[in-house]
Amino acid sequence: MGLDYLSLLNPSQAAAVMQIDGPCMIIAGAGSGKTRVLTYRIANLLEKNVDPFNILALTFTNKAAKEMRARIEKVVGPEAKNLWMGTFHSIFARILRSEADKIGYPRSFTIYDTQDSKTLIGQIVKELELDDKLYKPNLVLGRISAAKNKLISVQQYLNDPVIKQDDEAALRPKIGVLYQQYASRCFKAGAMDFDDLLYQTNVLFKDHPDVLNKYQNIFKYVMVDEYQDTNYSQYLIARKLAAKERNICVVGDDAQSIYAFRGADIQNILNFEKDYPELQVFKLEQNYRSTKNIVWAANSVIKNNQAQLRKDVFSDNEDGPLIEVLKAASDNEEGKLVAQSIYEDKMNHHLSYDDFAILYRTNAQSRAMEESLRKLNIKYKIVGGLSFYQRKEIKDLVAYLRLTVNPNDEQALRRVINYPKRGIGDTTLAKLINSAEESNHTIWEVVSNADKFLPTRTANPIVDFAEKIKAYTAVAAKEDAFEAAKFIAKNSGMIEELYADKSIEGLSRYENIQELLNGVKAYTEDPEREDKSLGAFLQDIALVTDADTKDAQSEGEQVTLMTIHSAKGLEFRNVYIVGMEENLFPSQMMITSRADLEEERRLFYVAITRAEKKLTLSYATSRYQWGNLRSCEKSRFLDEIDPQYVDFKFSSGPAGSPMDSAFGHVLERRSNLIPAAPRKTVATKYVAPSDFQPSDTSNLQNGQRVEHPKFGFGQVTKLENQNGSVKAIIQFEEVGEKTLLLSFAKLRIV
DNA sequence: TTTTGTCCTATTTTT
DNA sequence: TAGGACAAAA
Repeated sequence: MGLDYLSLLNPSQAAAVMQIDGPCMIIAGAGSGKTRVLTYRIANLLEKNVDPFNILALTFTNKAAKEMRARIEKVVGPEAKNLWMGTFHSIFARILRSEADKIGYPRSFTIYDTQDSKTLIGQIVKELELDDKLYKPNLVLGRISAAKNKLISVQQYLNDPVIKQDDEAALRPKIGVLYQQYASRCFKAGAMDFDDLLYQTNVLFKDHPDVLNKYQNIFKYVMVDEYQDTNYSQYLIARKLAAKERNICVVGDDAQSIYAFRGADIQNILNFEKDYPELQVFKLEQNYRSTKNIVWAANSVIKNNQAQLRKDVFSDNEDGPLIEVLKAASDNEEGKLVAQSIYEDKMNHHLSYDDFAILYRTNAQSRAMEESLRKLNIKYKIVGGLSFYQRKEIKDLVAYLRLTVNPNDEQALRRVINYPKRGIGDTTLAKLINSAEESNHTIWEVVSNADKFLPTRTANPIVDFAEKIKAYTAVAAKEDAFEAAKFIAKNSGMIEELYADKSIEGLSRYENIQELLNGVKAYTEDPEREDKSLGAFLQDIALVTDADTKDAQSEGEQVTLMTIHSAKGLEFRNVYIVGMEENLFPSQMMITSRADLEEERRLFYVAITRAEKKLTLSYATSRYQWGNLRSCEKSRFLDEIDPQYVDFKFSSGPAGSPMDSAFGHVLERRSNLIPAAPRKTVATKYVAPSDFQPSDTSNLQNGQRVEHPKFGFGQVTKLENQNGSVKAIIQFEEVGEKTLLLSFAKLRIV
């Protein structure tokens, strides 16, 4: 053994690694080997005979956790598996699961994703007959989330005069009531949203000192990565856990705090010293990642911020090329220039497409980039966007699984109670909800006893549905997650339904379901997994995001496209930051206050420092925004970079070079070459003859030719008898295939 | 009850 | 532009 790895560290890194007892803060500049320090620090603890079960390391993303665990494993071996390592959300979800009964939640509580939360809020707004223009789910959820992150309870929210004033000033006095309703509905459904995972952990620790004590004894060493991004709720959890041993080590960079909008409080890092006067501080200032030019440029940008800890990031690497700025006439041109530049750079320097990343402020910007990359046959992958678990069919099946584990899960119930179709429409559902509220039962209680609340005719399908779910629950109690999921997918009729759809999308939906089942299988087959139940699986996937899943399926070399936020913690040889325009970056919504603008600037700083060798910035002078062309100004951030590090060769220098107009002209010419979008051809519309008389279709036969007053002539390809009503699938000559209900459709047999 | 078509609005970032 | 919400037709 021995500390041979000390030779791999610079003096300040080594000092941070050797520190063991007592509070410690590591201010780690971008690219300063933060992960390396954390890795060796934990390795060092293990070497000093600290039990891995006593170490808690909290990270911001699952990916970071996974990576760090892998790196530690390389140094210390399989013992690394026993570390408590994960995101705040996943670690405390796990703890809440085992302590759920103490705070009145079921052990298999559901984790509502953001969509569930928004839908629920929308429903409540409707039920309370509030103005849905005023009480937009996004906004309301934002308020509630902010409150929870500051540990403001419903009661406190309702009683706080300042909050009341704020909401009234915003003409939204009912937010408190919505918070109350929302919280109570979640609780009744046995559901927690993302914020609850932290909020309820705080509740648990506050109301149950014995539980807190237990975890204080387990987590003798607490480490928090990306500390600048923690919110008050997380801060308090960390502080409470470390209160006994005071062995807390936080790592962060105030210059990279980019999640204030989500409640992250930069004060947590700035005030850490007040909580722990005996604190030891280590500063990691040498950047190993980037060239001098990139580091200097980044420093010159961040200098414009007022609120920050003093720190001088420097690089001993080569100077490297200057930062290049591309100017384009439109967003499409911008895409073209970037794609060309990538192609040329790859060829000239024998690089792999994996070396390139395109970063943007908003997801919407990816479209133009994608198109251009496709035209040059450049493979790419998008990180973020719609994740696997957000796809319709996946959510449907997951809803069944959720309902199986927790029948009170209201959002899951609403999702699948009529999917596949079983004749339970909105009206019936509304009645169910009504009955539930009037009789003070949960919706599930009403559903499973539907015959007591509704006339038998409408109750029948509901009772059947409830029986199904009960059967699933029984299966899930006996079998592991895979067996249960397989059974449910088949028995619910989902597999059949999707298999019957032979369209391309239908096929991919079917495959997605298979993929999910494969995922469940992999989960249950993991030999190190202790809890293989469906409930455990569901709580696991609720916290998995796209950034975590996509990586595994990346095949071959490809350019990475993502938002700057998701790029945090990553690095690429060549980085393109696109859309450097006012109102886009910095975002329009962030330029009204100094604090917001500084956060945008930190975001820019993060983007710049992702680059190792070469950084290219681009902007367009016009851009399509919700359908129409807008002209844009270049971003103020471009002017904040010290010009000595920038090469404006494709653009006007500060003084305005002749290149500018020439280049602009060329682009304009090129744009003119793009043909105007073809006008939509108006289909020759069929007009029914004035003497149209529908025939009696009760004896309609397969293959018969019919006329429809709107769709024209067609041929019957299929007849389906579905509990009394006959559906006809007719191939029309002009409008294609239609499914018509014979009792409604006016058809003439010809 | 279900399907289709039209209108309307959203575009900041994510565990 | 695109997807979602809602009204109207089937």
